[in-house]
Amino acid sequence: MPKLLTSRGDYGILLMASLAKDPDNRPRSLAEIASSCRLPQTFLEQIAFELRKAQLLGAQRGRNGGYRLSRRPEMISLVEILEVLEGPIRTVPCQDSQCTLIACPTRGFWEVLQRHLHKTLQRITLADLVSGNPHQLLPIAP
Amino acid sequence: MPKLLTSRGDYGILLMASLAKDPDNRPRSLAEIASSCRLPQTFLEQIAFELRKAQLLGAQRGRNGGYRLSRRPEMISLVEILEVLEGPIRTVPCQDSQCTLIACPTRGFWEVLQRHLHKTLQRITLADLVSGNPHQLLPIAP
DNA sequence: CTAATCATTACCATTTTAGTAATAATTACT
DNA sequence: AGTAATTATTACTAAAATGGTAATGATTAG
Repeated sequence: MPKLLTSRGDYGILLMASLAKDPDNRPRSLAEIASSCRLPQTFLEQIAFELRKAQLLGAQRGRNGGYRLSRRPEMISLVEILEVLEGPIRTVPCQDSQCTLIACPTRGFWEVLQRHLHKTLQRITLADLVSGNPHQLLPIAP
Repeated sequence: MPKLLTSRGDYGILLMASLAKDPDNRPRSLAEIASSCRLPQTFLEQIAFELRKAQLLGAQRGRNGGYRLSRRPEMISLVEILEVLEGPIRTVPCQDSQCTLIACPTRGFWEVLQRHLHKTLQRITLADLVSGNPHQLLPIAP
């Protein structure tokens, strides 16, 4: 089965969560983060660039520059990060309700699942992630 | 965002649901199904072949042959079909719990989401699909 | 015997993914 | 002023996944 999360989103969340850990929200360089999270730096640069264009990150160039969060971690949801890096949340290949693709009897099912997924990812914020107990926010209790 | 469902799974579900509609469960040829569902026949042949190898379908070769369900529709869940055609249900790129990939603070979240998805897809059967009211089985009421 | 049907493998074009590389622009520090 | 650190931006690429097609073989009903 195709996966929901690719490395772009994965790395992006790691980057954002890493920044969210600093309560002072001072700019941190990608070199440092890439090294500490063991991520490929040039790839991370592309990701950070997109997150900044989407105004989830602010950047400071030059010496002692870096990236920082544009908002407080409580105000940044997972769905925002993922939609920037991976496009719209979707379970099915095609959104067009006219499209003959997507097994007709299950279309409604996939659509509701998609909305459910979107809501869940919207509810979880960076603050939840760094707080260390994201389990309380899961879609259904284990 | 990458999608959960690709055309293989999509077509496979259509094929199975189409077969499930016949209460007598007589063999039906792929030529007929591909034509009525407007699917590419040779591609559907590959899909049916895999479903037969997985013993979800039985085949009868030669004139008047075709495929039929191996079990009653109530006994075939969506997750079985999808796992045959798209591999294991997963939300993340890597299952290895040692892997440094997968944003660490969200790992638990993705894993629970994955189990939830698996359970949901397990609960829904072909019989539910052809009954025409699959909405009652959705993960969360709309 | 022959047409219909599944069985099996090989192949292929396009898209997506996961990066690398190169270069430019900006800024802090000396 | 010079230079090293840092983001900005675009171009490129190798590998894998996706969505098929093509070719050929095996089986069976009529």
